[in-house]
Amino acid sequence: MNQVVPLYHQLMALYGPQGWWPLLGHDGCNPTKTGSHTGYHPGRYDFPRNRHEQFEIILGAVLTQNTAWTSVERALNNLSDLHALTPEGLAALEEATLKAAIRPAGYYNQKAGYLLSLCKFFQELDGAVPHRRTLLAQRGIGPETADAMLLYAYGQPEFVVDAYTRRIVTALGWIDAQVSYDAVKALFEAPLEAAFPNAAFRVQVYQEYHALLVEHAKRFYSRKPYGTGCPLVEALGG
DNA sequence: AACCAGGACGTGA
DNA sequence: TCACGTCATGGT
Repeated sequence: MNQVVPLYHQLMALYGPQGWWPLLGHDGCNPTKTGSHTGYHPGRYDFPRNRHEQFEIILGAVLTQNTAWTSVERALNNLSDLHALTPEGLAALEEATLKAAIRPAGYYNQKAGYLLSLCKFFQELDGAVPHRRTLLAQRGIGPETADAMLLYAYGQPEFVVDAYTRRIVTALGWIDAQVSYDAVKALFEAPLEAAFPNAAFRVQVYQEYHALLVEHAKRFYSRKPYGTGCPLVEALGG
């Protein structure tokens, strides 16, 4: 038994519920969350509430790859102005228009192609929950993006591992830096499955846990040397 | 002026 | 399998 569950409770005590995945401003969200943007909905787990919000999460998951969320919000707002937050609307855009809209999110040549192919993919799903392997077969969807889509757009119990997660557990001495994505994921999922056998509740825990790790990492793991001032290294470090 | 941001992909060994 | 270069804008 490792310290995965205690770390979750520590982070929750520090920061409280985060309310991921953020969506563009709409009723029911809380734009007042400290240090973040609009579209958070802390303490609520009924998102996405429709296919439109589901697709917005899928778009954001690709746009945020190695990109700050502030930049992603600009891109999403541009797409919203173009009525392109639906598969039909996005696919109808001229290529140059699409690239210009998502340009603030970086890698716009690559991501434009990814988003267009995702429109067709999402339409063919027709509301079905995709398998993880199916997502991984799509261009532009790697392990983290697949898990983010499954966890936040489809409510599936898939733990999301990102660069922040790696930095934190590395600083805590739980792994060394070269451990594979799937191994880090399993490190979290094994104890969480045991502690939270109810899958629906575990989804909420996974959603909060990843968001809490990001919130914590933004404070203590964004600049080298990573972990400077982190209160958890003393408390939980190996 | 570097470094970082809620990574993924193509390549070569 | 895996380390490495590439993709790109925007903030610190």
